[in-house]
Amino acid sequence: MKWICMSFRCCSFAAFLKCNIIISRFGFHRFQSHWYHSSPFVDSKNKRLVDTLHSQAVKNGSLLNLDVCNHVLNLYVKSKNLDLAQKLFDEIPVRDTQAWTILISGFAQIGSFGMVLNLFREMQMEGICPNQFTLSSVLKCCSSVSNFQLGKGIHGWILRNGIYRDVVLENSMLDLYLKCRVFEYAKTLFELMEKRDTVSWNIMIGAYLQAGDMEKSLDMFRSLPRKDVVSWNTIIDGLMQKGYERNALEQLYHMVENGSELSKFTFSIALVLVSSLLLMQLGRQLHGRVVRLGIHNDGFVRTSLVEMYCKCGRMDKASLILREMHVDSLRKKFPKVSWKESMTEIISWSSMVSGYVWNGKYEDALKIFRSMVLELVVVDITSVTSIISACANAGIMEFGRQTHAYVHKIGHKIDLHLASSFIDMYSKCGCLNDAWVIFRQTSDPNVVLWTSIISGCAFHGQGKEAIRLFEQMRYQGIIPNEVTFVGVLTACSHAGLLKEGCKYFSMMKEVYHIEPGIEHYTCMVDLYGRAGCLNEIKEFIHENGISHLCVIWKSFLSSCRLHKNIEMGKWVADNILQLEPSDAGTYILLSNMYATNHKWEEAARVRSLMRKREVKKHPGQSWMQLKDQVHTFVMGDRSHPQAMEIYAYLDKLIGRVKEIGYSFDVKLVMHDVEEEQGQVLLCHHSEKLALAYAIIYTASGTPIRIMKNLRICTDCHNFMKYTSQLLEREIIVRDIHRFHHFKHGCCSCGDYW
DNA sequence: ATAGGGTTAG
Repeated sequence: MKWICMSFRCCSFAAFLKCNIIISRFGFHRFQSHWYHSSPFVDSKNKRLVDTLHSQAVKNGSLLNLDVCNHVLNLYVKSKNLDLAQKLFDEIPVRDTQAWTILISGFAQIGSFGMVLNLFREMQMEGICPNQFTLSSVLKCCSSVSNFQLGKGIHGWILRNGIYRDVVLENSMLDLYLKCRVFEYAKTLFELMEKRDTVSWNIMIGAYLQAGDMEKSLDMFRSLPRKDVVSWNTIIDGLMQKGYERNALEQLYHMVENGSELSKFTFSIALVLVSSLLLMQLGRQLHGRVVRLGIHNDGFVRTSLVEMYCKCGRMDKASLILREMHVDSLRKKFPKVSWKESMTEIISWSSMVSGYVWNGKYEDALKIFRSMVLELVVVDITSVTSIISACANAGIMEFGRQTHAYVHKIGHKIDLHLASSFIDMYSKCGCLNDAWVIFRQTSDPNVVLWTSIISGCAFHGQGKEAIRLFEQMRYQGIIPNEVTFVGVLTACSHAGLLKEGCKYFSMMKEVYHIEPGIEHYTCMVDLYGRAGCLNEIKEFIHENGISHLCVIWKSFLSSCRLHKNIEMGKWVADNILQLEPSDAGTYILLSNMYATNHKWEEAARVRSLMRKREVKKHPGQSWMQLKDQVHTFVMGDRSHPQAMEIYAYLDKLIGRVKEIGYSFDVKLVMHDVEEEQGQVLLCHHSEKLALAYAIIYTASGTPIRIMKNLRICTDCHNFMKYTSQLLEREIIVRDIHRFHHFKHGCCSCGDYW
């Protein structure tokens, strides 16, 4: 074999000196695989050899031969030496379609899309006619940069010339139109296509799902005579994305029954599905299959496995998988782990951090976070972004700040990516001011940067400011995306701006052609709910066909509670419990709603139903960071080393705030405890404990930041308001939905949350 | 085989 390779080298070398006749005579096909996999030219390390060939060719004048030129050009492109290719290309006296195409494809492959578009323009100006190879490279670029105009132009050109009607090219066009959000174009093209293959169908099935036309999409899917893995994956994932988790599961079972092949895509999708439905048994079966198929090394699959075990509360299993992964990448340390691998690893670490947070184990989250930073095989700047987002979600600002300092220390510029994640981190950790500093320091903001500051303002209840920013952004010609609209709508709902919210919701659909997703709908329901338009919510749910979404109903239910509409509340709760019979929050909300309105028997019935169905309550926890320690508090828990002190101080504090007008909101406690006991339960809510601890151990006058995994209760909210007034301290509480800034006895949420 | 290519995932 070695000999063959050697002789091949000589022959091809000769071939380039004496034009390319010898290659074809030598029986090129015999060495096909070598040509691609071990040919010295394809390997970029052999740049020198290619160079030699080039200079030899220049010396003996064979570069005058266009064929040889194209060959050498192709070698440069294959070995990714685009600068050399460009240089040679400029030297070629007469350039044909092939030469242009080779260069264009080279730039397309390394992702220099701007370059491709420029070359294509030049090519047209020189009057050179593109062929299907050229068009396909250019279309790929158009689709990556969403260049609708050019794509449409090419499409028209193809139709006029009518010669390149090839299914692959038309599929690219479909994709392009969908990426540019012109669904109608795609639909028309699909109908006009002479030949459609499975890929075409898959694209359209995915598109209909994304557009929210579930029926049409399912019809198309069912009518497909030959479904491949991608068809199944598309339908399962799409259903899941739109919140039809049960239907997605059903399709997954169909897929297995049909004996379809399962790919790594299937597993990573299926595992996400399993984690949201908390079906650990099925998850373990999938895990087994993954191992048997030997695809457990795939980054995506592993991350989904880690996440699945985290969500199901099996942190031990999750950490085991993470460990295995880490050993693997250490083994791969030489040669250096690739960027993609290191990203994959960090994403898994981050999901582990959020897994601990999700399970209320904040100390462990911090521990794993620390080892993540210490043990990371590769710390490149892109991985820092993931670390920051882990800080943001876990609400551990000190680490985020340290990471910020680290970036400064290594002298890296804060680019748009970093800036956006810092803004997100600071605002999610309760420091909107720091987020603003970063925003102001960043020049040339893009849509992501704008979105992060807009969402930051939204979380903190600064609705008007968020809207002002949004309009300013639009004024500067930046096109908002779906995430931006989530921010804007959240801002409207948290600030009670009903009219504005409706305006932006229709603007999103009509002006920017963005199909609303679950988050957008939830914001709208919140918005109506806050304004007390309960009947409008009913209509809204009906009009938009979103009655299968649990989150929507839950938001509806809290509005019913707030506006004390028990009738509607009961109806809504029934709807939720049909969808999710074991949702603890619903039972608690419903029973509290009865209790608030003195319907003790009804409340008791709900509680006992909850016990009968063995619904487990997610325990309320609060945490705060002091230096580099996270302190966690659970209601009534006395395991903290300073517990005695904390409880004693809390009792004293309660006495003092009572003097300035605070009183217990006993209505929210379970009715079956005596009033005195109820007071005891309330005053030991986790956020109160955290507050007491914070006051004892932090300097007076500094703001206090507390994180909570559930929604803050009315009584604690009240308590925080009075305490902020009494001690003249700013108290910032992040609950599951938003921030509450308590200052001088008021809260930024305006008592609606 | 001197030029290219489409759909699905965190």
